[in-house]
Amino acid sequence: MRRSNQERSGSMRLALMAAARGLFVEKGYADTATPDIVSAAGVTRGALYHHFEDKKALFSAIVAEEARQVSAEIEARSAPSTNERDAILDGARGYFDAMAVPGRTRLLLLEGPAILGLHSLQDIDAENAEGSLKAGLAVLFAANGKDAILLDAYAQLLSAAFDRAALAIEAGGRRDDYETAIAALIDGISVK
Amino acid sequence: MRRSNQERSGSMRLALMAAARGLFVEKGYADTATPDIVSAAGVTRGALYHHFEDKKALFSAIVAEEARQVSAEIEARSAPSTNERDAILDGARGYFDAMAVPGRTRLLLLEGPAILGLHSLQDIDAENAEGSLKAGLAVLFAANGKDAILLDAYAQLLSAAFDRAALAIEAGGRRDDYETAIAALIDGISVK
DNA sequence: TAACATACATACAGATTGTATGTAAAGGTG
DNA sequence: CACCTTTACATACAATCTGTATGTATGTTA
Repeated sequence: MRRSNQERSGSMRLALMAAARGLFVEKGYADTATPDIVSAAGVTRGALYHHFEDKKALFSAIVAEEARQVSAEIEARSAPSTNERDAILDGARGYFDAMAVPGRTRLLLLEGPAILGLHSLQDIDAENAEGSLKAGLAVLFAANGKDAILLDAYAQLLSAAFDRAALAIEAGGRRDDYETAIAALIDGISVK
Repeated sequence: MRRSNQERSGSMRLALMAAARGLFVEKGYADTATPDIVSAAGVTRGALYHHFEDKKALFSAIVAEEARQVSAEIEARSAPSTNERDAILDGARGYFDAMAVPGRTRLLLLEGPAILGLHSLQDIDAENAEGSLKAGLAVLFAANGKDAILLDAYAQLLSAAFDRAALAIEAGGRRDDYETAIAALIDGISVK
């Protein structure tokens, strides 16, 4: 069977990322050895180091892809809403759905920041959840006549609350409770 | 010079923890090798593995000590306040002061959760910042006639906001802005 | 002071990472 | 299509690093 290089590279990258993702999620980044990864993918370490600069670059690629999917989910959810408050809350629900995919909290909220650094992580994830939230808040504040001086701070703090909620939900917390609490936080700061 | 074993062990533990803390903060846990740690402390790896089960246990001890100091700072700050709202906000200021000690955000907010696990971290840090906050919120809610059904959720989400604020302040954000935003979040959910 | 325990140093085995080198397949050019 | 170059991988290697096993000196106890 004759396959183009582009085709080969593409599927190999995917295969390596899929195999690595499973192991990273199951055992963590540090406890996952590159021989295990390539073995799970049915290839050798040569393939890994041909397609990725090092183990960290492979991890980074996986995290970036997860972040992309989360961002897409939020965007899809918050777009069709009627008013801005519901748009934000729908986005939040989209975020919780997206973060419910097994392994995502570990990759995006625990190991990602520690291994790649908070700064790099935000760069990787250009159009991130916090960005969507900030945009939504801006409109909401404007509609309510609230000044936007602290907009950045609010977006960051609420984004952190979303993250913690996703973690808590995964740990067995009632999702409804966290959605309600998030809504209360947003409503509480929306007034002038 | 004749020193008791207790004395020797105590100072050796401290020396190892101090040396390791500096390197963990500077280069991160993964990029800090045990030979570097013991070299910085002027001893050999034998001492390290005599006093700590493994590298992770050393890290854990350091994180626990940092958490202890942060908790103490919060407690000292929030105690003498007159009303409960100010107690919480004073506690927040204490938290920010404590987290401004170089390396603390990295140890407690980035690498700690990733390396030790969120769960273990909370166990290590029995009387943690979130606990103080929850206690304060409980009194505040009671005073305002607000039901405490979502008390746990609020405490968790606000605690996450505190953490993110500490990170943002360290990254160069204006501390006043985050204190104001935090206060607004708390005031927003305090009403019935 | 004899016997034991503790505190540390040294030596070793296994595993892991990144690189260097080798080989086969794909892609371009006359 | 022959030839050469580049890309995609496999194999081999060197340098670390971790945890353990063992050895030795110092403190502790009877």
